Amino acid sequence: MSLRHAILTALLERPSSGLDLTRRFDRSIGYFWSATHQQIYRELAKLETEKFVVSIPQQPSRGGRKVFEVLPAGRDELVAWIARPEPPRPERDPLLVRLRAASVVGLGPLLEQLTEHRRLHEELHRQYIAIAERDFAATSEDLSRRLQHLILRAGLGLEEFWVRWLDEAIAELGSNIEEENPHKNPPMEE
Amino acid sequence: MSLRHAILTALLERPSSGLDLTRRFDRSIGYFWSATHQQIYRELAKLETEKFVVSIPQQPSRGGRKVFEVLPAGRDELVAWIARPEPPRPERDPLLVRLRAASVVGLGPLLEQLTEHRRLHEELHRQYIAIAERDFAATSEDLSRRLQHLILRAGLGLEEFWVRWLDEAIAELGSNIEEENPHKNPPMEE
DNA sequence: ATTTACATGTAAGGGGTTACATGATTTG
DNA sequence: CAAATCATGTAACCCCTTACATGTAAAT
Repeated sequence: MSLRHAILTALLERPSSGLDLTRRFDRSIGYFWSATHQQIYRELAKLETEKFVVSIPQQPSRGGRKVFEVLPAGRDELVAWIARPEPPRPERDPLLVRLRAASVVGLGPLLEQLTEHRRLHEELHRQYIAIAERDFAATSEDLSRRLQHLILRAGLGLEEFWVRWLDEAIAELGSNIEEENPHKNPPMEE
Repeated sequence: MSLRHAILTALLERPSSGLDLTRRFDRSIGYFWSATHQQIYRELAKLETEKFVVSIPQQPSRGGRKVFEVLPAGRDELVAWIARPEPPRPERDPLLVRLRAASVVGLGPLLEQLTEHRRLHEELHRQYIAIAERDFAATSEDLSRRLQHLILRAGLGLEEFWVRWLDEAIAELGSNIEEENPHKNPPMEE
């Protein structure tokens, strides 16, 4: 149930239309909770019927735009959700599944995929660095800004980790592309 | 579609019943692709109708056990899937959503949750270290074992990252528990 | 014989993904 | 007015989660 709370958070900061939210998710909240426009429209409709948000009337004939704002009940819901503990999500990484499968049936063309992933993670890393330098160069007393900086550092650190780990993986596997020889020894697992 | 391929991988290593797989997922593959027994039974049934696996007959009256093994078509499917590139999954972390929401409506009791997450991540980290020391103490020439070691190091590094980041977060937020004062300055986002 | 553990399964609901549909505004 | 873009929405499908149901084997 995180999507609705991400939406409520975004709407509290600034009343927005569905497409506004989609764009804001693409660059900000989406860095740790992505969503497509279909998800957002569906959730907005639900939030409206549940009286957590309302669409506020627009100047006539401004496209089909529907701008939503959060009602007090929506804010209460968000506060209550924050307080509700939730254990960390277990990892779910298809690339690691592929590597695990490769340990049984051989690497195949996996090395190229590792290189591509490295490239993408490095790109994200660069973006985060740019945001950090532009928006968080100075330390702040403001709790809100410090929280946002902390979140950015989480994303930054994660991307940094993946780049380093992928470098390690590529270095280790690059040497024996040719010795495609799965199942010489049965893998162990416990 | 990673679950079925994780299952095919596990079954290639050792033919298993649904419950066997559930247990193996709990401690091995589940570290990077978790699954409940219901998911596994459902996917096994599908894999069977699609002729990727078969249940092999058991000695009579050994419980309701149905042991599956992978057919050649199943192995082919796995090899083909490995070769299919897939971009990294975007992050999706409810804890970061909570922190982002906290930057708008205040921290609430979030600090305790950070502490609890830190504890859980540290516990996982310890488990991974133990596995590394027991199963991967010596370096190996075997590609299969090196891949599995690499995967373990990914999990280990991730948990280490989270512990460190949570320490940072707790240190930074621990000081101003009392100054619950959201919205002094409106947060910025672009 | 009853309880406990093992083993497989059904049902309902939530959420995410992809493809497609529809109408309004702006631009050439 | 035609095309491109903006903006909202529908539909279908798949996967995951949770709770519950059913039957068998082993233990006391």
